[in-house]
Amino acid sequence: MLQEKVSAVTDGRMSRVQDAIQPDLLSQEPRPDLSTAPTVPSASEPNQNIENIKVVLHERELWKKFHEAGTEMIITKAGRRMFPSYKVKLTGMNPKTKYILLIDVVPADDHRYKFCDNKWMVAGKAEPAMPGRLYVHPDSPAAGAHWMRQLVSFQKLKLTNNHLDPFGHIILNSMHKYQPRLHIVKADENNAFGSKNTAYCTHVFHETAFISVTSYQNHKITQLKIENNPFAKGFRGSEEGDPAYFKTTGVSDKEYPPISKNSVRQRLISSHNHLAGKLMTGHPQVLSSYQYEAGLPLANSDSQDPIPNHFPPSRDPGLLYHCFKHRDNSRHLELGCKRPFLETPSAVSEEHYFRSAPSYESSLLPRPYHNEAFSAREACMYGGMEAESGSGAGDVDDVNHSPPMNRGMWATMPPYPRYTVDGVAYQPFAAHFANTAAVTPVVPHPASTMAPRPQSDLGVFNSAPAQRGLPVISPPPSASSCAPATLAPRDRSDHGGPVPQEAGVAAATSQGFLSVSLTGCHQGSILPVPDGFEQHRDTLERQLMQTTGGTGPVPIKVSLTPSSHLHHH
DNA sequence: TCTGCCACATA
DNA sequence: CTATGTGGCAG
Repeated sequence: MLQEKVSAVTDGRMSRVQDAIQPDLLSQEPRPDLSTAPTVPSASEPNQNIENIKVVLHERELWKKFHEAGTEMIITKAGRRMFPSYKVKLTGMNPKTKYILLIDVVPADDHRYKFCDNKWMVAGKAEPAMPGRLYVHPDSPAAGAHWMRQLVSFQKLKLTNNHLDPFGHIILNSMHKYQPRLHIVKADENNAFGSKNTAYCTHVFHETAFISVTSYQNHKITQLKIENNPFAKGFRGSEEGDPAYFKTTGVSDKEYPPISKNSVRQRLISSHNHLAGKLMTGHPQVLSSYQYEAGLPLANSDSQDPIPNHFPPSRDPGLLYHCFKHRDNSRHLELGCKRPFLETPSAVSEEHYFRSAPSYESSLLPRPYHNEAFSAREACMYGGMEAESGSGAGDVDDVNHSPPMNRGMWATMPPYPRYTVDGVAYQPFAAHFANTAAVTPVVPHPASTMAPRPQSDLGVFNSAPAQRGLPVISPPPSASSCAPATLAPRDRSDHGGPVPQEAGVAAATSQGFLSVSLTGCHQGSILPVPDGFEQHRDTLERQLMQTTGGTGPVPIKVSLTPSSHLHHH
């Protein structure tokens, strides 16, 4: 039953300030040094608990530039990658322990936005949260040594606005603000799920928050993308600094107004990141498993700069770290793995894919979408076999650790409340391929599935005042917090599910836990986690069974390299 | 608002 | 070469 929890974890560990900001962020070339060893002598250190893992956001400077302007990420029906890409450098892991790394993208608040007058404004209440999906890094599970060896890239993660997306991409609503989160789940064989020490940590970099759009709203963001994303080179002006005219493709050949020039310039100017590093205010705290912290509004001072959009530099972005140790309560399913993939009628998938704005309810139902028709390409998504290459960038990665907290995100926006995400359930998504890990939600709290404000029960971790009265606990300033895995009191108390078997992992999400059972290995993919697990449990189990297919452990990943991006070719 | 197509880019 | 990631623009 329970064991101790890691409670309090948060000490300052990640709270250090980091500020070293280099003026030139643009520099992006890959460099070799990424793989440098972790700081110090820690090698010998006994503390290799999950809560001691340090996560540094790669290209934080670039993220900050976007953040200051109000990051926007395009979402399309087919799925669009994020830019900047989410890449991190890890240290402090036990080299021999296996971990699963995954990302989820949760609502940052419960507003709907509109871009008016060159600014983002709140335009109503958010749509019900979409069922959440998880993107599991293709190399998962892998030993700590593997993850620490080089940058870990999540660049293949794709965002979609298709509520019925059959590919396993992360589904989002347009014009809403989101916060990506990284979860590190211990997957050692010895920590099988039901065993006692399964633990996970959640890290949140505020500067990675963004507003989803179907087409860019803020011109400044467009320019930043063009200037920094290698795939958008075709839109860059011919020369560097000068004529910032952009090529136009296709049909009309027009040139762009000088405005772009200004933007560019400004961008350069923005070097004013001030670091004031300071703040570390926060100590991470422990939360119940459901809490989540979202970004807050910063002071809004609005800036008045030549460019309207310019946002006051936010303070440092913080990193939120959340960790749990979890023990038995989780339930877990066994997978029987046998088939390589599910056989859902393809028709279903197509239907989903093509249908337009579906209600997402259907997605709540655990239903395997897979159809064999998926091409290898999709397979890769799940399978994650491809190596990722680094796109962009590159600069060296940041070296420092823990970011201080920050809360401000887009100043121009109205304050955000810290929104609890609990209501969002993870959408069960059957992976098409067996090799993916199966995720089982483990404790789900009866969260409402979509509830806009579900927080009812959980405490929220937030930092800012909650707007709506969300229960908030304190907001940790930055970075990280850990929580005991044990579930919060209210969590589901009863779950006791089956026990795990192989490597089980639990990841916490806003809603609750996810238990990931990996049989063998799985490759990157997006896994759904259901929300009211209890309610859907049977279905999920079935789904998982199918998903993992049966035959046992899946072959190990084919290509690994999470970091292929590191190497420069 | 969103989608499909385009030229141009990476890999 | 192929496959695929970009933003612009027309619709």
